Amino acid sequence: MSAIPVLRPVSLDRLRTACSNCGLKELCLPVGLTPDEMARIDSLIGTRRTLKKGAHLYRSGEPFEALHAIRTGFFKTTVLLEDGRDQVTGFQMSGELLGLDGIGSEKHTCDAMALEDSEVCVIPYASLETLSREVHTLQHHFHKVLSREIVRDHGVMMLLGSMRAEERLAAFLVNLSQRFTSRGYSPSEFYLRMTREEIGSYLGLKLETVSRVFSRFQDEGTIAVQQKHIRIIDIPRLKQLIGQRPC
Amino acid sequence: MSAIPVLRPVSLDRLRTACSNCGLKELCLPVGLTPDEMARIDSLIGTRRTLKKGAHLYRSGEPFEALHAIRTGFFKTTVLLEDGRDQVTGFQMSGELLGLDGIGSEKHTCDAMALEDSEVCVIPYASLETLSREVHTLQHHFHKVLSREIVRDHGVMMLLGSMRAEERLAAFLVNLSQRFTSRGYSPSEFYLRMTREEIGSYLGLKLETVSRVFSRFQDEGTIAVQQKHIRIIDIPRLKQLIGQRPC
DNA sequence: CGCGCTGTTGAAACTTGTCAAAGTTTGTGG
DNA sequence: CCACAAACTTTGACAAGTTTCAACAGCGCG
Repeated sequence: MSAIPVLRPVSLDRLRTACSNCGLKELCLPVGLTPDEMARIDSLIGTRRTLKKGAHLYRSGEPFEALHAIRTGFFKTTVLLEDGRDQVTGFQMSGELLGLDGIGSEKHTCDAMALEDSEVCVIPYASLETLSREVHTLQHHFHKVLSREIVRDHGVMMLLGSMRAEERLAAFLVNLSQRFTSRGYSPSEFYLRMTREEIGSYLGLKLETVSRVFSRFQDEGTIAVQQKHIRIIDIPRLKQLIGQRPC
Repeated sequence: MSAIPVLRPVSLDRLRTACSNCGLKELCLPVGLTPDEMARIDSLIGTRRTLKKGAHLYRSGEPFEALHAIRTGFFKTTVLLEDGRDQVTGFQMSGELLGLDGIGSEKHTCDAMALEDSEVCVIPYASLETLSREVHTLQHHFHKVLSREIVRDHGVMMLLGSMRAEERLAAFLVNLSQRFTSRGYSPSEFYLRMTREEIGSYLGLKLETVSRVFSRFQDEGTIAVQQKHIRIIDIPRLKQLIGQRPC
């Protein structure tokens, strides 16, 4: 027997991958798991995948086999209409789950593209169903994630259906701010990973309109924009614009 | 012992309620269940509830305890913004499930109102989670229902974000037509249960615009409208408008 | 049987889109 | 490391689509 401990690549990889070690687990998993349950969830993660900026995680029509939890990076999802028009349906960041739309038809129904170099955990869907029959809190949590995605989409429908351009942009910025905040970043200063065109596509606006509204916000002193760098100067003002109490 | 069989109201009720007897089971439940599984699913349905036209099934903010499967009737769901604006997020008909949005927060996040006299099956959510751990096909089916709701919402986002008024109305009519068809009704002739204002709210348009587009479709000979009675004369034309092959 | 809700239609106003041009940043290959 | 091309952004002028406001018609419920 060798006296030198052998660090096998596999176990090292396993260690780094483990959910139990992951800084995102509060975002991604149910809280209050027993160590045993945690260990079983660790075993869920098949592999990790890294993607370069601009690479597709999956494309519409591909067979759906796994969900993807974002470890680091930033994604957009887009749906494509038959006539060539497409639309961004969401921007996803660390701790969020990609691919929920594929469960229903067992095919992906949208494209997911990395907007910066990213890393995801691959969660084989069959394993998730099996394990969630055994770990009740996982089952419950998974249902909540699905349900919240529906609620999120209703929010976007509200935005697209009844808000004007300024309100849409305000809602967009407030939403980003809150999501960065809950990840420990500044609520008021961040880089947009997406282009004006992608923002517009998500918000049902043309890129020129997005640009103009940003400029108007800047003229009013609500935000400071410099290309993709955004500093929100007056968050209460943005919240007021979308009909929220400005607290 | 009496020689006259006693028909107890409860068992009669049970019989009529049973999923195994329900004409909608192909819409509502997974196919290929064993008789035993079917019996267990029958036991899921707590009660039925009847609602008069205009009555609320639930309202935003109420605690979420059960899903509701529509047996007969027609519903709308609406979300309310803080500033008083509201928007219709969907119209639901027989065989469809109401309340999925409440799972995430354990509160309802929208209002559900009957647009005609209706009847729903109450599915206590806790029981559904329990049973779906045991009946795999139920679990799988439930996940698919959730996922399809997400996909449906993406379709609406697409519609709201990138279609013009005519296209939205065309998509709306084609969608209704398809759903009536799959329930055995005419693909080309039906009564709208909702007002122009509710259609507009759903499609992100004002009621006047809805009315005008209907009139234009009528002038072109694409449909015949008389108040809430719609007859689609040229379905291919509607499909063509929304960029689908007109087959 | 009439009042109110719903639907239709017109004209004007407004918001957003379209087209165009120029400025800026980013990325790549020499 | 620089230069150049490609991609992205900004801004203006004008056009188009939708909303707003208003008036009126029709249907249906009480």
